[in-house]
Amino acid sequence: MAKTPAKRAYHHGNLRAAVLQAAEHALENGGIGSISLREISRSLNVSHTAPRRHFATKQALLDALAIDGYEQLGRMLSRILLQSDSSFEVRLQQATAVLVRFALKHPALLGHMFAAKHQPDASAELLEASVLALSSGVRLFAEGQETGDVIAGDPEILALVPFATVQGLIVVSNQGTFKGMGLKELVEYATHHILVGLRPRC
Amino acid sequence: MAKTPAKRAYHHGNLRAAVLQAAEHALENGGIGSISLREISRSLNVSHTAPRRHFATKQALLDALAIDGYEQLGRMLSRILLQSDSSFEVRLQQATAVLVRFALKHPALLGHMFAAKHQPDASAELLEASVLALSSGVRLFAEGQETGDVIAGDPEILALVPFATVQGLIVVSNQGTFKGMGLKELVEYATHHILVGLRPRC
DNA sequence: ACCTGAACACCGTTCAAGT
DNA sequence: ACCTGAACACCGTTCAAGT
Repeated sequence: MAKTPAKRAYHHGNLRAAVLQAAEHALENGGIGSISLREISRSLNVSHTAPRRHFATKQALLDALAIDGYEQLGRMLSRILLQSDSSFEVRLQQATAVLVRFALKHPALLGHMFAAKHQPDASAELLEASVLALSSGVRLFAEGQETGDVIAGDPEILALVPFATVQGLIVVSNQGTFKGMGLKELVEYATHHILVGLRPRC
Repeated sequence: MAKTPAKRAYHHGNLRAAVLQAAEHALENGGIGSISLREISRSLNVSHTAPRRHFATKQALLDALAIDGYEQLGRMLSRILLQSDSSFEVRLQQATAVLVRFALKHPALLGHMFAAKHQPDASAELLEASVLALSSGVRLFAEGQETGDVIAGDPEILALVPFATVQGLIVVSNQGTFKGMGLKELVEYATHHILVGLRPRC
């Protein structure tokens, strides 16, 4: 017995992760206003100043939450895009499907991720995380240009068009539906029409 | 002299409008977390419970702020779209230009407008305001179908595609720029490629 | 190093009371 | 009707102190 490593803290093996998880739970259930350091500390049976060691301020916790989200999304996107050897269209649809799945699972977190990036005083770490998350999507478009599926132009900007549309549809749709269409159908519909616009003209 | 109408309140001609204006100022400068009923009241030389007559709760103030934004945006859109007798393309570009101008002028308010609509317990009044704001855009697409500029389909869904893209570009771009391109150029670029996709095929 | 508890200034909301 | 001031429970942040 006596396996407890000395590295582990007093109450938790990883207070940082526990706080982040509790914060996301609060974010998804009651909005960003319902995130309270004191309430999270209470739910973890820890003094209300304990999280201070990991997050110097509440803003630092909110930033870490957004960065965590970008890293999660980026991992999912690159896993799909780098492993698959399917056609450009199929891979683009797989990528948008990943985005949609993430949006349906963590709607409030996704909203917070973008809002956080828009703060005038957003940290460099946060901006870097957001760019990295979409880097595999940019690579997809660069490859699409080589295979003749995408018109010429800066792939970073071209990739922005369908990504922005998906993000916009998520934002515009109400709770994942609009006029009876599910978000998945909406995105497929929009992606199809945009694809036609990005394909070299006949 | 003695012009002061009896209708006017004790301190303000219109406390409601003054509170809304102060709230938007706080929203744009310090984020949604910086909106404080007590601080707003202080800045208006009014007791901290005075706004309660106009906004029963802080959430009511936040909702009113979003509704106000939708009404403002809707007025600007319909003014452009109903008066102009230009071609479909020109009117679509005018409409997106209005959106971009609004986004650059009130970035935090626009973000709040969409976030508010996404709350699980969003009020019916708020949802109604958001639909009404975009109704003239839907009409534009219906007319575009009559003139052969837009493919067949539900105009309400078709109109969503460019609107969502513009909204997404606003969200995705950092402080109105991306890789040196201004938001206006980005939107024109994306609108052009989407337009090609929404035009009946050759 | 990591955590605690008291203290400080602030907040939203409620309520009895004033004009 | 519209506004006030005191009271309540809560919050984020700071700080000296414990192990």
